[in-house]
Amino acid sequence: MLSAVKMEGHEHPDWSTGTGTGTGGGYYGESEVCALHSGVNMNSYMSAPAMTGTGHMNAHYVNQVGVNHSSMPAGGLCQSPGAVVQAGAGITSLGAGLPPSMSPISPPPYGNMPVMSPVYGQAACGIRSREPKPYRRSYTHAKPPYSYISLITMAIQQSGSKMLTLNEIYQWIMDLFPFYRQNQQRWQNSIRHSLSFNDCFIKVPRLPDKPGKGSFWALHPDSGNMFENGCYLRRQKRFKSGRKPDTGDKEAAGGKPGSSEVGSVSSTSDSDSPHSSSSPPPPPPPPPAASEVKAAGVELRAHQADLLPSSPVRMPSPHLFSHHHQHHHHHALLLHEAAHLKPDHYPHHPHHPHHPHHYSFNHPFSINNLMSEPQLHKLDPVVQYGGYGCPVSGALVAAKSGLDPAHTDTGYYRGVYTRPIMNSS
DNA sequence: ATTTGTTTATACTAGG
DNA sequence: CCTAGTATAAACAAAT
Repeated sequence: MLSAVKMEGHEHPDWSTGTGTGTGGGYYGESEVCALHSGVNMNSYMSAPAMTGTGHMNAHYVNQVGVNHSSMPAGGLCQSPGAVVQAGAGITSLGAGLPPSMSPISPPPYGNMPVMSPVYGQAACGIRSREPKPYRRSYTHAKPPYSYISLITMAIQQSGSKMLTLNEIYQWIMDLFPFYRQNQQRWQNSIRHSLSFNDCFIKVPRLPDKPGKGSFWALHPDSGNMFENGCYLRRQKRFKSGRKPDTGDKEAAGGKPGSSEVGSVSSTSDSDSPHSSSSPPPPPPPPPAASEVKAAGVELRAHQADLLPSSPVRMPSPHLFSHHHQHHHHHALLLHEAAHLKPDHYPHHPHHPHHPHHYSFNHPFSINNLMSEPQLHKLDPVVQYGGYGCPVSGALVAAKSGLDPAHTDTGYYRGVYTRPIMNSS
């Protein structure tokens, strides 16, 4: 049990692999320190029963994301302070399971903020508590229990526009998870790989107006709830566009050809794709494949404009609003459309044929929970967290109430683990 | 030159 | 054991 959390077991305990950017520095220890001073986040979810010796991520991870929000990406968090708070709150729908983790994350617009991670580097503390004190098990930088795919998905979903540039994805991750402030080259390469390799991510071209590097990345409309089942570490099935959605641009475009064959998972297509394939929805079909995407891209500009600036674009989570459109945003349509993803493919619980949202069950870590509503309004932050029996909640709450976006994070795992869901049986 | 994207290859883990 | 999903590394191409 428990192994759940770590999927990459092989990773070396120490990151310094040197590969890259060096960065090299110590890792864990430093962070801890930080945590210390921050004090707030000490919670951690404890879950790792078994924390593997190696303890990479499983351990309790406390994300102090915002730790130094002050210095943080100012842009993001600061800009919408309120947002931050709300985020947490937003989740209400689910019951709050909201893993604190994301709550804070609402920073939408990560534009390009300087990525400095002040605190981090400062390992100045020098204290490395190698010994976990009873109370403080803050492995601040413990690796979050989410797979890269999950992280990317979360990042995208939490953005107002539902699409982010590569760099924004990087930033989001780093802002939220201190762990990723290190060895950037390593994980960023993986992120890029994930984006390209997985059909669930589609590239949306940038408009001419907005120059910049790279395209925007969005979620394939039908990939939607890959993690709804609650498993962030590993999806049950990889989303395969199977090129159905659109004309298959993706592949055609040279995007990810090979991948398609991956497993020929029939699940998605045949059994699942409920609507996608068969339902000939309205005009803007979900499957925005490349071509669509492009179109979308075009439209995007609208969004882009909005988004970037952290405009009010607040769209509820995709699933949430899936059917009815919201009033605002005339712009982001395509994507949302895309968004109207439905959750069904993966898991075996095909019930809810039509109800898009809601998986039959919601897992605390379910992405839904995590980001149910990114930036909506509402702030009742504090509240709900305790849901899952997280010991931590108190802290969180406090934090949140205090408005520290930064600290709100608390640990992700509170006992819950990621993949259990299905295996449980 | 650096960043962004693709692709290939390898290793490891979870599950069947 | 085999398959699938993921993590990483690396070589390269393409775009800025």
